[in-house]
Amino acid sequence: MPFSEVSTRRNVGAHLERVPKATLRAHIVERLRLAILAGDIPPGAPLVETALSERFDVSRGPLREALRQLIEEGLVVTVPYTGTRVAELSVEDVQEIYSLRTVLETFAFEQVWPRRDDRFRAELRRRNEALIATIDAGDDRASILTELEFHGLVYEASGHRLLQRAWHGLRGRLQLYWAAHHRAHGRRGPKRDSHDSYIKAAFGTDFEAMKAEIADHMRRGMETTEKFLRTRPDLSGKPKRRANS
Amino acid sequence: MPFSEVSTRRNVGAHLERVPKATLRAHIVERLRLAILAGDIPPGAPLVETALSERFDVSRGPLREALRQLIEEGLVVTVPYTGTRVAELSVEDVQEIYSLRTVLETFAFEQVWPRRDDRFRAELRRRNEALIATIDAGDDRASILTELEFHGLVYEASGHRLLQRAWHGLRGRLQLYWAAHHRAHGRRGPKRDSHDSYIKAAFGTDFEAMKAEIADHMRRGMETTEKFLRTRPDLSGKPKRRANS
DNA sequence: CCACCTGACATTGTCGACAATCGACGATCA
DNA sequence: TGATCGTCGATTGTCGACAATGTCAGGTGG
Repeated sequence: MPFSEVSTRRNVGAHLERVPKATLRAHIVERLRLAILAGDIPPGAPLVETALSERFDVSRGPLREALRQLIEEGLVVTVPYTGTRVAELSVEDVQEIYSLRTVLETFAFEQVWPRRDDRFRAELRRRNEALIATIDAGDDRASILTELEFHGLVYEASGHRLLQRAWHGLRGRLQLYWAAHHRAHGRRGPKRDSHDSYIKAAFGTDFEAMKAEIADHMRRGMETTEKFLRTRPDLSGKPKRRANS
Repeated sequence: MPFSEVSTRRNVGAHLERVPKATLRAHIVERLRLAILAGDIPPGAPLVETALSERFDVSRGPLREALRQLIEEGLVVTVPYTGTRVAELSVEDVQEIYSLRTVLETFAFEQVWPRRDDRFRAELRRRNEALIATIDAGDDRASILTELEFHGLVYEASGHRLLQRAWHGLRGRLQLYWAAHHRAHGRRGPKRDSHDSYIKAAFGTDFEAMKAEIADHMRRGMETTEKFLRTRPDLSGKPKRRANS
């Protein structure tokens, strides 16, 4: 049994950087996810396997597996024997994203807070400056990504892998939404000073103030979101069919 | 384009119950997940595609897609071109599960609490009685499932789909752990009175008390878990290779 | 004009075979 | 003896063809 229960082999090449050969599937997942999150393939658009397999120049096998993964990430929905589409977010979905995100981000801060981690704080400042630079450059799409990277730092610093995993799920859905927002409204990235009080609280000593700041930040995001989605009744309240097991 | 953007078709059979034909993939996912969660295939055991496809009498195509889904659920890990195994939980993993679960379950209660939902409370009592009945019957394996169903009620009642999704992810990993626990230690299901104070708090009016009760419940679970896992150093601290994208 | 039936077609689901890669064992040489 | 290299088998990755299913358009009868 070559794929033995416990490997006894000497790890001869361990000092070398392990560069596992990339699989087509992994490549497709990245490219397809990017295309969806960038808005190249908008929410609700059909994802026909044969068309995609031709577009990415692979057979349907790896492509289907890539789709499975994106389904699990919530970026794609499918109905057996019928079709696959880019997921659409309803108002309720976005409300859920922000409410859950409030809880998770508060928890993440709770993990980082007692450590008084200076490297974390420095990096937080650095990312905020990077965000401001991107906003000043006028690149809305990049601003959204930089904004999410800013918030992502807290989850990274928490060292909580399951929490990071949950954040990634939320982040993907948020990108999906912001991409649609951007396409519909044009320039509407985050504001230049939107994190000033957030940062201030993060450097303070009052954890309750930090909690309030997170909640407020989320509330603002949710309000913007709802205002946008209510102008598009086609995206709200639709009971989307989720058929994967 | 038959798979049109917006269907204009009259929904002729809408009054009939839609029973979409089950796919093999969905069937395999269920069976394989059950086999893993029940402990029939223990953590760390190799999942060879050809062997499984023969066992379940399907080709490797649907089987691989099923595996992808279980990978995304965190029940299975894989290394490209090398092999697939049932996931193993380290002490750190279990700590993360319980800490995150504390946060999520508190949040879930926060959603249900203001509603003073009598149906919810009645169902909570009912499930607790079901749990006690299962414990009295001496069926440890069923007790674990019933215990998880008891806690699952809060997530269901919250009406928060994203939260329920997160709970399912945690629940799967918990089942994975408890199955291993059961296999190693035998009879060790939940105690008969383990939810008495939990229920009491849920019927009270003091939300802080409820929060404390949840935290305490999780703390007890985590302690039991750690005690068990520390007797099995083979399961702890191992940096498991997670290779999916 | 509306409800229903029927057939064709688009799309996804499944299969079997072949290719690529990895890990283990044994041969070889210092 | 010990390390290095080549070879081989096991396993996963990929492909193309065929089958199953759902949807839509048109026709038919009331």
